[in-house]
Amino acid sequence: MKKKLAIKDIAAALSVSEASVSIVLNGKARQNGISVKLEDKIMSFVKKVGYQPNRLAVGLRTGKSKTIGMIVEDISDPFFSSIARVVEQHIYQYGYRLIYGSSENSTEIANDLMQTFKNYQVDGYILAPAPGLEDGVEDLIKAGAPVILFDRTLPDLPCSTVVVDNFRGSESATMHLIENKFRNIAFVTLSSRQDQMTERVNGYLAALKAHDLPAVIKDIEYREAKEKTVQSIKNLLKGKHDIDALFFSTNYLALSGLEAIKEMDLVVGQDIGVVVFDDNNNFALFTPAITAVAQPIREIGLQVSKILLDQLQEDHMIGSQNILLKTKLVVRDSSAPLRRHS
Amino acid sequence: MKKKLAIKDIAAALSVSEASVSIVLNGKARQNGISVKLEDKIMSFVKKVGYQPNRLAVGLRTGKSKTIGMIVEDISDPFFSSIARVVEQHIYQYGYRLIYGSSENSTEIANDLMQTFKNYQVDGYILAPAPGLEDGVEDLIKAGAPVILFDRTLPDLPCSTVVVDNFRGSESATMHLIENKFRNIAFVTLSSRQDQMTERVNGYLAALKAHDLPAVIKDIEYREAKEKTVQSIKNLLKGKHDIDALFFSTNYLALSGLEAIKEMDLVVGQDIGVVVFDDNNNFALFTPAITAVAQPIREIGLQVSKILLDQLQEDHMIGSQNILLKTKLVVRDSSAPLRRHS
DNA sequence: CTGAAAGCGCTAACAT
DNA sequence: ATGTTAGCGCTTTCAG
Repeated sequence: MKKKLAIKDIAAALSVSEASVSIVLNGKARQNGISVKLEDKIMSFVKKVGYQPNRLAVGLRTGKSKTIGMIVEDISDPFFSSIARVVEQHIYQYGYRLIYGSSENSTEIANDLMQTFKNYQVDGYILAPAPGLEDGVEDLIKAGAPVILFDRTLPDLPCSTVVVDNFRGSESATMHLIENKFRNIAFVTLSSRQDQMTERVNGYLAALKAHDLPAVIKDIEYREAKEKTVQSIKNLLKGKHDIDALFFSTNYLALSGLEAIKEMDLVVGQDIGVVVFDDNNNFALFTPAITAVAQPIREIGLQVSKILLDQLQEDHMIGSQNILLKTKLVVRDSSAPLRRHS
Repeated sequence: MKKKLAIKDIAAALSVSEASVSIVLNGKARQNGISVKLEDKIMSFVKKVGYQPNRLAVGLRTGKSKTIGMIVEDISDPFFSSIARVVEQHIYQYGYRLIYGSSENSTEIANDLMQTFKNYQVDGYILAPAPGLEDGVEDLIKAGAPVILFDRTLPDLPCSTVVVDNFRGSESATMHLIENKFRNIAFVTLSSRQDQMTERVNGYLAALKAHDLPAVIKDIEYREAKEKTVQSIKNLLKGKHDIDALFFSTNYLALSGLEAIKEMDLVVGQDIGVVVFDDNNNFALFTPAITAVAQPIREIGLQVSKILLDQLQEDHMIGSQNILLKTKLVVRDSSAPLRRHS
């Protein structure tokens, strides 16, 4: 077993003090008046033997772990994993690593994760906050920790946020359906209303109201079995509302919805229109291709990283930034005016 | 700013020694002869003030960071993020946290990640190894670190692995196409042949050979622009081979292929058959639904976690385990015998 | 310009 | 049954 070498080993090997090695390693040779000669000697030796400092010891000593904690709802959801990917790439160059957890939208798991991150002395937090995380986040902010909320916010907290304009995104998608002559548009969403979902509902309602059209909102339990969701949507479709279009508030809800439509032998584009909030790599390949409200994933990840890095650099608290990003309605075939079979 | 309390604070508050607190905290009261009374006193106080040990200090002292390092190819790929999710959930209950990185299949990034993990003193490694990681992994194994390879292996290393039977999965999918009367089946794969891809190619070739059918292999550059891939596949289809079925070796290659097919106004099921290695949530909803070789994602994650946890418990090296999991051919409409337009 | 020494928060061997 | 102490590997005064 290769023994791991420590600063004292390299100091001993070169007959210099540990302190000099540490100073050189941290690029503070200049300000501490270390000779260029010694610096070179140390650096080349370090490189030769491939020494790397123990991050745990550095962290313990400096109080900086160079680690960022990220809480997503579910890392296997492409929306979150894609953002995680962008953040990872971006902060990596600055020497930060990502440690993450999936909250499943549970207050308990999320708080537990927060506690864990604290114990790991993470330097910053990137959170898609589960409900009930207000207190935890408030404590962090009071403690001066960099915290960025994304995807959804927590009301009344002086905290940086990066979110999309859910209201307008939803409103414009609904208007688009209305323009294409849909008149009975149902909105399929989650029963647990977090703020991003509330905004999506409100956008939908606003558009309908402006045109004096009836609203039908179908609430689905978070994480209920897929078959159950499919059944609920079938019931909705069979119901008295004579629905001609379905607007899904999330990507995975749409997957269940499309299945329900298929099982009922309805045809998207002929019998019913479909729009989905949150785009997906595959939607362009569906038949018909699915119209979606696309979120600027890359931009979200970039902004989150940028603000975090900013806050990490600042010694004194800087005002929090609140970024609102535009969504983009990607019109495909599923929302075209119906061509009904005779 | 709430000051973080340390063991000495709670020892002082209770007028006991730090050692007693530490012992109790680690559940070693019994074996160290601490009175139940003192134990209760300490525990209830700790709970009351919400004390949690600093993981960095614990890690430095014990040499165990309670952190697992995971390298995937790309965390935004659902295959990898789904496995990460399963692993995360499973090891979480045992007090381990996951820290991960995406290698993009680059030797350099992967090695860098490995180095980082080492510096963080991770207790174990879960790797979908990029090419060129042999030496790094060998060093780890020599050092006695728990290492599990998944999705692909590294030849000749005495290391635990969890992979699927790529050969048989590929072979049976090809046979299925042959049974359905396809005669000119092209295999679209990546030019960089890692072992899992080699096996998939071989399975395809074996099936064709058994039926004396011609093979056509189309290599695509890893991570080339999607448009370029689409164009390559269009060229393949326009070529002289008179191809009647496409077998894609990965999920995302299929997405490009389907786009190519669409752009050429060909119809899957009428003009061409399609099968994909690695299933996808959405394939059932495509029109026609796409036949795929499904990998047991959950099982992969579970096995990886189980073996890792095993190795983490063992003090002395235990023999490495090599798990080969079966794939499952999910037959849908895209591979049905062609019903050609007249 | 360089080295000695303290200490981050914790655990474990050793005393009492 | 409980307390004392050394030290994990590093950084950072401060004295030479």
